[in-house]
Amino acid sequence: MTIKDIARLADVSVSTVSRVLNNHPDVSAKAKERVLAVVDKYNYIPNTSARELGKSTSDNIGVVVRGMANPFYTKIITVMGSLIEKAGFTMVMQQIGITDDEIMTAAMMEREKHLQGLIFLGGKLDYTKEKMQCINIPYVCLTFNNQYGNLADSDYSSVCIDDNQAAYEAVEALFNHGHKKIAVLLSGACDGSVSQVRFAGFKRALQNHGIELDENLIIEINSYNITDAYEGMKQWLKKDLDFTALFAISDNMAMGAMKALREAGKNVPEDVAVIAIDGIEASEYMNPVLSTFCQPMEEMGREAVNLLVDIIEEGKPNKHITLKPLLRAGETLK
Amino acid sequence: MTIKDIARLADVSVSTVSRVLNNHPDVSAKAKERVLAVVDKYNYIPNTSARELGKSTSDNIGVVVRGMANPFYTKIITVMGSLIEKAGFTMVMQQIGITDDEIMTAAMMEREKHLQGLIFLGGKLDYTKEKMQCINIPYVCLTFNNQYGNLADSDYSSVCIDDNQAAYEAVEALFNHGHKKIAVLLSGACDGSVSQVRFAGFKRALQNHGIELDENLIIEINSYNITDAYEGMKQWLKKDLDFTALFAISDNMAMGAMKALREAGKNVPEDVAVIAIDGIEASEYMNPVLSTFCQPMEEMGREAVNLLVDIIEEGKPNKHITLKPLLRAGETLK
DNA sequence: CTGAAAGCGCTAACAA
DNA sequence: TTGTTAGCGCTTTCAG
Repeated sequence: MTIKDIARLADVSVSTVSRVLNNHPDVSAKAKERVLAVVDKYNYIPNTSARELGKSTSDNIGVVVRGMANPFYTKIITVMGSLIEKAGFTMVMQQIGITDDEIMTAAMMEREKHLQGLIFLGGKLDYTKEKMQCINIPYVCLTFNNQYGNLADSDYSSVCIDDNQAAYEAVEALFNHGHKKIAVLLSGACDGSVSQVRFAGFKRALQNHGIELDENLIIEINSYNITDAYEGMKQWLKKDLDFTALFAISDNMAMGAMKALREAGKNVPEDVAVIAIDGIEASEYMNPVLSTFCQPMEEMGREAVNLLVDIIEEGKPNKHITLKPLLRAGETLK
Repeated sequence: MTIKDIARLADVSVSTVSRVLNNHPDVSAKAKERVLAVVDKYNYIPNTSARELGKSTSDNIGVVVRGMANPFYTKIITVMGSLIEKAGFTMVMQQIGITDDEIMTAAMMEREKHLQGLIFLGGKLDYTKEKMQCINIPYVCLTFNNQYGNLADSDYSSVCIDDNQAAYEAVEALFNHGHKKIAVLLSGACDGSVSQVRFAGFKRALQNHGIELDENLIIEINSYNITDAYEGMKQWLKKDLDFTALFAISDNMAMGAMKALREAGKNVPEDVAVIAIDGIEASEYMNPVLSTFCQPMEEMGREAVNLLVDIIEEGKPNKHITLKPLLRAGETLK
């Protein structure tokens, strides 16, 4: 079943079929009706590849989501979807695995879908001018920025929280509760990811209080996985070091750690206070409820779309928006 | 940048470029090198749409995942990905939202990607012969079957647990611990989804013990969302009815419910025992750890791929595999 | 309002 | 080992 078959069956030309399928105005009611009848009867589904190929332009905005099954992104995507529609564009989303290359994916989408703009949801912090050469449309980095790359501010847009500052404030909160021996649970201390940035904020807070960084209190797991966090924490607890608080760089990791603490007979927050960053839904259902700095998801999605649409439609310059995370009191901070 | 440009720049024909790009053997080393150099230099990325269009066949197996951000699926997908590769096929995955139509998506993929077979991961239980007319390749329903539809067993394959039986056994487990007043937390009692099936298993267990169904102990929330479960449970608890155990049709919902119970001052499992079905990672990090019947994810992914490959390569008939869920003892059953 | 025909970028015979 | 060329299924001028 191709457009030709439909045309033959409906006794019209392929262009008429195409017009009907694309809701073009200049088609007689009769022709439209006949085409639709045939389309319906034969369950005809146009071939998107051919469609995209034939088309020269579109109102598509691409969204590349890195790390599938990240519950954190669900809300952002929903918000963006409706805002993109409202702005008269169509959202084309592609989810990729944590090991995939988002830039390559984006480059392919740009060409195939004739994108007008791109939103990277989650991504690496080290984009380079050279690598981004294959992207020729405006794009905004959402939830991250180019901290470790070499892009000029005018090359791209971004919407994210200040991860360094968020970590700083999280640790400050611990200090405010009298904690001095603070362990940190992170993915990598210098892996070029957000883990490194938040770790930097952690160190800054220590310095601010004149406390020296204790290597023994750094728990590095090389992963963002909850089970890896649990296992890593479990191993580390065997060392039986002295500490009264834990700063986990993500909610997910904090959740894994809390189970390890519980199993080690340490009560949270009486024996060990815990604080993290992210504010995912699941951590609100922990017992005790995790105290954490929440990323303002809806707001982030909204800002990203507005920014991109302004750039596409009004040629506005690139911009960088930093949003404030919100502390969820929770029950693990004491 | 099109294949033509590359051909011109490398001083070869487009077919030579195509051959190089597709790793065809009959290309001289020289030509290959020259083409690759140009491709590299100009950062050329072939247009997938055009590629698919030109191609007449492929070794693609499509995977349509329904309900994004379902942590439950991550493991299954990973397993399937590597098995599909190992079998000499390529996995083409498409994630769609909970409101999208997986059959339409599949139909489009079948045509565009020249799929050899399909795996529906998550989906509705009510496919009809009429709706499935647009699918002309073998497909397997993974984690669900056609309980409420009208497909013949020979029309499709499936791999799933016996949801009715799983629910039955979960409730039996509660009975074995002496519980008689059992509340049930479900999405819909007759929504044609897995919720209905598991509810049926629940009722069967009651009957088996000669206990009449108490409408007051049915908590229906019309959603699978954790927060909705929490809110629903919270409201229901205000009625202050007498019950000693809760059967939640999904881990996620059980997690929401546990928070409501905790806030209502009910201890789990001392005051209220809780059991569920699914076995997602997060529920293992609850406090107390959720007791639940785990779906054997890896095994399910493996069986689905094996089934499909056998059908595609050896023309074997469709088959229906029912796997046994495994009880995770946890700490909420007492 | 409708149709004919020229592509879109690529693959795959077929010839050479 | 290479190049030529005819599509793949659709969109989109351009005439009529």
